[in-house]
Amino acid sequence: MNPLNQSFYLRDSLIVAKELLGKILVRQIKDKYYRFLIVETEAYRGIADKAAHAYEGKRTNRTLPMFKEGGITYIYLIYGMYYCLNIVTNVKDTPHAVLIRALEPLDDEALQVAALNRPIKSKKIFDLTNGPGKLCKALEIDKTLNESDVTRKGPIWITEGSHEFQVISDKRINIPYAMEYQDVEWRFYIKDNKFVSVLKK
DNA sequence: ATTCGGATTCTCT
DNA sequence: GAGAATCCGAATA
Repeated sequence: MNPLNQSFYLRDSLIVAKELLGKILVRQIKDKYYRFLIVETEAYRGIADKAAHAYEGKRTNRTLPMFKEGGITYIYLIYGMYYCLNIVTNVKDTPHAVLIRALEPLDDEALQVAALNRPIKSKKIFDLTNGPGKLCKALEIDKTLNESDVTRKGPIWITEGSHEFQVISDKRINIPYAMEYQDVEWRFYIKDNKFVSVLKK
């Protein structure tokens, strides 16, 4: 399967966040490919979005990738312990990004790496990748993969997937400081999917 | 089922 | 020096 091309990413993160659901994220580790379904995303919309790192156009070493053209990764460390994977969208100097919040392993191989990288007690396999910090651990994603091109075959890329599902919109998670942006429904997930991190109340 | 605190270090002021 | 787009285990109920 070929990567989605860059035009897919050169749009508002709200659109891309919705359309990334059901797409397949491919992670290459040492000549092996692991496939995961994207089941939960959040849109962060740059300048106007108080929850976004790039709010008011804040340009620092950390946020720099978001100011580039869509189609690359933006990876940051949170709470000193966990990485979060984002896909940069929209055109240059419009710092939009989509946070990948949950993935579903699509085959046994994918399940095996996830379990290996993230040993857990419970037998519930959805605990492996049902959260942004968890999935980075499970897929060996850290800052060395920051600014990876997802429109070409490399460590991470994204291909076409399924369209057989319903989309649920909900509030984004854990952004208490975002004021009036706290309650906008810019989180999207696949209805009835076991790997979604937080369900709508 | 739900709440709580601790972990741990990068990033920016 | 404060605070962070989180996770886990323990405790309560």
